[in-house]
Amino acid sequence: MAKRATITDVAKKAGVSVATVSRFFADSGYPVSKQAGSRIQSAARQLDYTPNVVGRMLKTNTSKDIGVIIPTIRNPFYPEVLLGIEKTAAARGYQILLCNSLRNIATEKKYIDSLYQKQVRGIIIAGADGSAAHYREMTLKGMQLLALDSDESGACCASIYYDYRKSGVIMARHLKEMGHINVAFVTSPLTKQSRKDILAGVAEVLDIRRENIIIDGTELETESGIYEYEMGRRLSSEVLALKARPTAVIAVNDITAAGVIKGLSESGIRVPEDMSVAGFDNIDLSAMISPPLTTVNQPGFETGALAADTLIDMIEGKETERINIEPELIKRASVSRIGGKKHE
Amino acid sequence: MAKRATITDVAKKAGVSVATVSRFFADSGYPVSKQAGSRIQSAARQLDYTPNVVGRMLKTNTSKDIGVIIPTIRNPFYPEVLLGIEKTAAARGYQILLCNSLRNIATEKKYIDSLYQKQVRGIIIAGADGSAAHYREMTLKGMQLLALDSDESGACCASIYYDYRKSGVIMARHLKEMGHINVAFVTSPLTKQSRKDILAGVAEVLDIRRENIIIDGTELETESGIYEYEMGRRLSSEVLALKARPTAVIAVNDITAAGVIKGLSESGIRVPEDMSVAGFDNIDLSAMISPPLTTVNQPGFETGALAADTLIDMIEGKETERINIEPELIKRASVSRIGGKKHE
DNA sequence: TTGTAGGCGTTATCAC
DNA sequence: GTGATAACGCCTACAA
Repeated sequence: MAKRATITDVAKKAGVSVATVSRFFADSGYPVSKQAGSRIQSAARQLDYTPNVVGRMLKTNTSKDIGVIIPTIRNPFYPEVLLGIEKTAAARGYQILLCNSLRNIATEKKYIDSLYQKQVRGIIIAGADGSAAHYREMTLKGMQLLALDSDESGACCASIYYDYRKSGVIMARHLKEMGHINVAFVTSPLTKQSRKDILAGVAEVLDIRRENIIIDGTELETESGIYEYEMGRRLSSEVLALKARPTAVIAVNDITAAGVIKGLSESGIRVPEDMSVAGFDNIDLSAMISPPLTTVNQPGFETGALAADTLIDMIEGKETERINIEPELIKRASVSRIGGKKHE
Repeated sequence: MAKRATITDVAKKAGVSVATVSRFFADSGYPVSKQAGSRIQSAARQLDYTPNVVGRMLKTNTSKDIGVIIPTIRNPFYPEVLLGIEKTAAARGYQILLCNSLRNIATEKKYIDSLYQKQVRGIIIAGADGSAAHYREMTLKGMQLLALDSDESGACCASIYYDYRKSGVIMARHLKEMGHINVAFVTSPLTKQSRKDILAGVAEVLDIRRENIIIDGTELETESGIYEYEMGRRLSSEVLALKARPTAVIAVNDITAAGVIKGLSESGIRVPEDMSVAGFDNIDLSAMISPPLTTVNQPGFETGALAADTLIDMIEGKETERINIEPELIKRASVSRIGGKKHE
């Protein structure tokens, strides 16, 4: 393997100065004569020259990478987000350094520091869970942090907040319309703002009794993607143990809902004939299980795209235009009408 | 935001030369006296100094990033692979630049070139689909390419090949043991070596009639993860249209198998009572559907980990130790015994 | 429109 | 053990 050609080699071969070559390859619009341009181009082609981004980075102190930190790509919501991020990032010339924190604060911190050393100018942190102090410190150092769906983040860095409360409202309204009054809510611990907000939204519309709110005791995001499914399956028995048996269950997300359906059917309860079940997220899985799950679409792709645009605006010092992402009800077969009224 | 402290600032404050500071922060084991060390440390702390990786990269011409190119993270097999890559990469001080090619050759090429400009020394390409010529060209330029599960790759770059043939054999043997003779095989187009190999393995054990091999007409990996599911669902009717109706269906992967199950049950065929269904991959979904899917575990995590280790060995010029990844049968409820013989 | 030259932050090669 | 100093590849005043 031959040594890589540098800007100097090209300049020599093309009979111009390095400055001219540099100007030619930077898109800065700096004038370079047609002649010089074409000679540079042919020289570059012959030498198989490509600009060395590292040299440029060192000089201009500007990186075209952005960091993306998520809990785990195993959570089927994040692939969507990531694809959205990547699409708009690519369109604006940026590339993604992916980091799975596994909800480990130390790991997250290490990643942030490492990105900082790499001169990365901005990071999207999804499901942020790190210390606000560290975020603030990095912001002070000039890093742009953008939190997706985080509780504390508001205090210490920019954030895109998806309106989970509204999602809850939408779902609850639908269940109410379908005749459900006595509804249970099944969730992992309310440690994330998103979960609290979904519940709050639901409770705005439906009168959820305290004992109908069933919260799991543990949370281990490191575990396999199947964890929340198993949780839902397990908690379904608590639903059935309720004195006044609910006619419907709202789970905090689709995976949990899938587990609830499984658990119920193992107990001989048919969904949706005997009990309705609904979730949130609209992941691919939701359409594949039986019965297909009624859910609220949290558009991961759009959220990711918006996040990337916002972050890059922040990095480049542009004004960010605020776009709203609207939750949308996806009606499928896991919720049935009860109470006879069929006015639709 | 104050300007970042540099090695010079630290040297000045600590009263030593930049060379000493550099030696202190490089882990090269170059001797630095205790005294100097502690003074450097305290100076660095006061100035909040962290080495600038870009400067180092420029000088040493060595990047600690590796590229990972996959078709799409939406395919639920890749999150596992990625997590495996990340774990061992992180352990060896490397970070991941993620690229989703969406099976677009132009996109893939663009990503490779961009990684090259960034001085990335190695790339893991999963589900490689690009042109062998381009791979070879990049290899010549000194890039380390490692293909995961690719057809042409062998010719032009290193590759880790997972033994799909063996997976096919294992599954076919299981079905045979369970009494299935007349088996159908449902697959997306045989454009990937992995698919061909699975079929070959199956055919080694089971006598699959030509008309029992049902191949989909189209392939669009850009589409949502639900695509292969819909395909399986659709193709299930072709299975049912077979003159000699098979007792079991082997699908090329779990998502397709899930679709087949759905399609069959929509046609009133119960799985596994009326017909057995099996797949490959053992993704999370497989345990969540009804009935849970019998499948072969293709350990994505381990594959990713191995790939990262191998690639980094290649980059660092070390000898790679070859580890075998063994497929493993996962028996669940979607395959039932037929023919009465119950000798187990 | 082009060229010269200094510097971005680091490491490596010498001397000492 | 330590210290000057010359690179690494590129950009950008400034001068022409």
